[in-house]
Amino acid sequence: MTIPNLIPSNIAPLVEHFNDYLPMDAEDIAMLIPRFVERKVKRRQFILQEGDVCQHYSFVVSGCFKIYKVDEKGGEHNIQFVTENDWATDIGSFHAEKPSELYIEAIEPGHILQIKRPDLLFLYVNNPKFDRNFRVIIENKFVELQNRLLQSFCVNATERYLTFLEQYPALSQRLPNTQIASYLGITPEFLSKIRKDLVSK
Amino acid sequence: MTIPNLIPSNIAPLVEHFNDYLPMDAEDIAMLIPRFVERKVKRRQFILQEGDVCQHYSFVVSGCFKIYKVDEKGGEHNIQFVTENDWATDIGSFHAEKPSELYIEAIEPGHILQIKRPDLLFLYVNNPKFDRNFRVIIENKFVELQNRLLQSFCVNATERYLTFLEQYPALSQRLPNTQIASYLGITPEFLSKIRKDLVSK
DNA sequence: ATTTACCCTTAATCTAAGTTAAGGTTCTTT
DNA sequence: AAAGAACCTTAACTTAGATTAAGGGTAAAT
Repeated sequence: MTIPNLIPSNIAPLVEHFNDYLPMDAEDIAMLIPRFVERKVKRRQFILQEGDVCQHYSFVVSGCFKIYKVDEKGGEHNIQFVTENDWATDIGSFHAEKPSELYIEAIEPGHILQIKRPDLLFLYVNNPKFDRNFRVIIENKFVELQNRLLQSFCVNATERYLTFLEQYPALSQRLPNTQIASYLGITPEFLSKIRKDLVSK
Repeated sequence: MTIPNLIPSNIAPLVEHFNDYLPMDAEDIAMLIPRFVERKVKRRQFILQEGDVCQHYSFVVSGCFKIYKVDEKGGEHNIQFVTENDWATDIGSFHAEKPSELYIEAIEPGHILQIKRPDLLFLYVNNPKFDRNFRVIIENKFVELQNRLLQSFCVNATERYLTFLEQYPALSQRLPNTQIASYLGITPEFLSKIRKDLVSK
């Protein structure tokens, strides 16, 4: 661990995360520490609700969150799960400062670090490393999202489920099947059928 | 127009594009000019094929391109159309230098400006403005892609078509319905039915 | 000028996934 | 410890959209 021990322990995972992209020196770290706020989140607690402007980029230190949309008929559609060392936000709402169509909700109790828009803009303007880091972070998110779109277009529900198991083996243990079904774009009943058919080869 | 007239006219749209994000001075422009290569593209010509590593970020000066994936059964699925002043690339393949799963093909004859990976990395390392610009470009692309995913999850084919007409009125004139159907994730036959039903209220 | 290739539509049949309903099970909260 | 949620499964029925097939239209290449 290359991080000086003057860093509050609860910020360490975030500093390590940025370090994975571009080495952070003491000055960089000093710049980000006061701008992130720690927050504990209970199970089922929202960090974003439809109609609200998304005010934060939230870095997940622990816990598991779902980002989802509710359709006209009240059905929930998970677009992304966010766990340790990943970011939860509605980028569109955050940057355009427009009401979000999405919910971000804790599936498990957790622990996050949040930065507000003006503070993130401050980092962008005063330290180009943050432009770089977030460029790369968003490039990776873009690729993930594009693969998800390709899957949903090109393969059937059974193959989407198998890909999910392969890609996120830990999540498949951690989440109830109702949430996985919503992520795959199918009903829990149909997922149940797929699982049964898979077991009997 | 704030661009000095020493700029080759064929690069001007690109400089203007960057200017929309962050003002480019003479030095910035001098840095990018030698790194972009102009290329004419015929109808049906590929700028990326499945199995090849995506070597370029391609800025479209004129023309219309489709980015699509071919499924196991040979079906084509358009994931994005790219027209004037937009970028065509497979970000995942480009950055990981891995074979692409996608095709990028000209629907119309066109005219593009291409930059290779080492040249783009040079810009990133030597001028933080490019990290910023591409961060914002990719943020916008991410939002576009996320909206597409939400649409495909939450609404039926008729509403997806209406949204497409609203969002890209010019494209709906410019493209054959077969291409639009592929973008919407339906067959041309079903799009034809939707159009008929819409006309008869 | 005409063939070729692509494009649009209609309609009948087919299928993957949704819906509803019901019973049993396992977490969570009191 | 009990009650209440939430979760998982099975099964019968329904539906959105796919598939197939066929006819006619239009642009473009020889």
